[in-house]
Amino acid sequence: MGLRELKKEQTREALSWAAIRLTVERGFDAVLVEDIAAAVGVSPRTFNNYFSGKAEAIAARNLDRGKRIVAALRARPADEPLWQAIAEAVATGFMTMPTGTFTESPHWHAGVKLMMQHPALQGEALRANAIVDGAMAVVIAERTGTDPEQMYPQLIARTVGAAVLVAMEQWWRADSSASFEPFLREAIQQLANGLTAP
Amino acid sequence: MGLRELKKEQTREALSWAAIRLTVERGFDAVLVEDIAAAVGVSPRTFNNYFSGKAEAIAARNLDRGKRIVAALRARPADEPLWQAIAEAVATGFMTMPTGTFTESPHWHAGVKLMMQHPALQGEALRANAIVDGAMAVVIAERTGTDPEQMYPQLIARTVGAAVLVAMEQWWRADSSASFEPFLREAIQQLANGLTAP
DNA sequence: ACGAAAATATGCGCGGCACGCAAGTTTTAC
DNA sequence: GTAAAACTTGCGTGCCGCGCATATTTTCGT
Repeated sequence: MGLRELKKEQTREALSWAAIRLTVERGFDAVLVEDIAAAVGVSPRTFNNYFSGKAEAIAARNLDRGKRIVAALRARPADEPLWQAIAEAVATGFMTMPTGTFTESPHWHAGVKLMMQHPALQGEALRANAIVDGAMAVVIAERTGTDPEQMYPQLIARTVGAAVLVAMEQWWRADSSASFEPFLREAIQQLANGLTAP
Repeated sequence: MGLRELKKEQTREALSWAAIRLTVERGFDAVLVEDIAAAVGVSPRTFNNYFSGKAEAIAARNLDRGKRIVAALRARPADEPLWQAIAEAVATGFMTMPTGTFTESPHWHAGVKLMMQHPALQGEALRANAIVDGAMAVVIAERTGTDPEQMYPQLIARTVGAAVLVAMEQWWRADSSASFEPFLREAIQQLANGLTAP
């Protein structure tokens, strides 16, 4: 990656994190694009060169996490069982989430959860997930030797996306000090088991 | 339902349909809130009393369809196997979709598909689906005698939502003259079969 | 290492949007 | 029949997203 693209990626990430931090602190509607741009030392117009709006900037973390998951899935050994590979890849994608000093705050989790109540953010986050699912379907198709245009790989990808979502909701509902991974593993395990009644 | 709520529901639906029709005709960005309001004979301010924006108005059809599905699932006999009940309910919800004269146009399907490419609409539609999934989880919990807060009913609901989405995508990809139901049945069947490799 | 070309950052302006608020109008309910 | 509740409307406001033109920075061939 050239120096140029590197800097671009840094700016993008900085803008995204600034948007999240400020939104958690003050609430979505109390954060202006101007504020985010200022926090990164960039003009408001430049913010809009990177993102079409506040919501997209925030959901960019979602997108990046998904890309890490897809990359991790690609990196799993080809002879590993599909569901296991998926579980490991998703876990890896979540665990390699970058952290800042503010993510250590005791109110961080609650703040993020609250932030995500905002309709605009829910839609944007779901859209990011959907984009990731599309990429994941391609990788799964490669892995299983199926046609990426057919139903099977897309069903797997999308149901995995759904399972991750359910796991996150359960995690949020539970004690905030709990670790996420068990929820994730259980959700994917249930998929692997064919969604049989408990 | 009182006369008041009835009229309200009519206005809501009229606004939603007008938004869709105009957007299919001209494209999302070329339709003003003012246009939609005028098409229904209502002030622009009133439009915003019903919907927070154009995207939400359009996605309202999504939401209503979902509500029909949930209601249909509630109406299925309690001793029917779960997956069958779900398949029938979803099929019912789709088949009972109201139609207007403009939905008969030969370009309607292509137009709707094109419309849905717009990022704002994708997010809003996905959000509507997510809301429906939440309601569906409750019904599934009742049906299966499980706790609606637990993972199982939510996983079922969300994976069904995902399957419906995949079915629609496949349908769109295929010949526009094909009927939707077979795609839907196959997607849900694959879920019922436990997502086993083909 | 230098200069042309490509990519990016910024300022400006504009049309539109979402919404709070306060008045006017219609429906409900007793 | 009348008072309250719900809905509609107009107005004002701050913000947004983006097209466009310009300035600045980076890249790349020679």
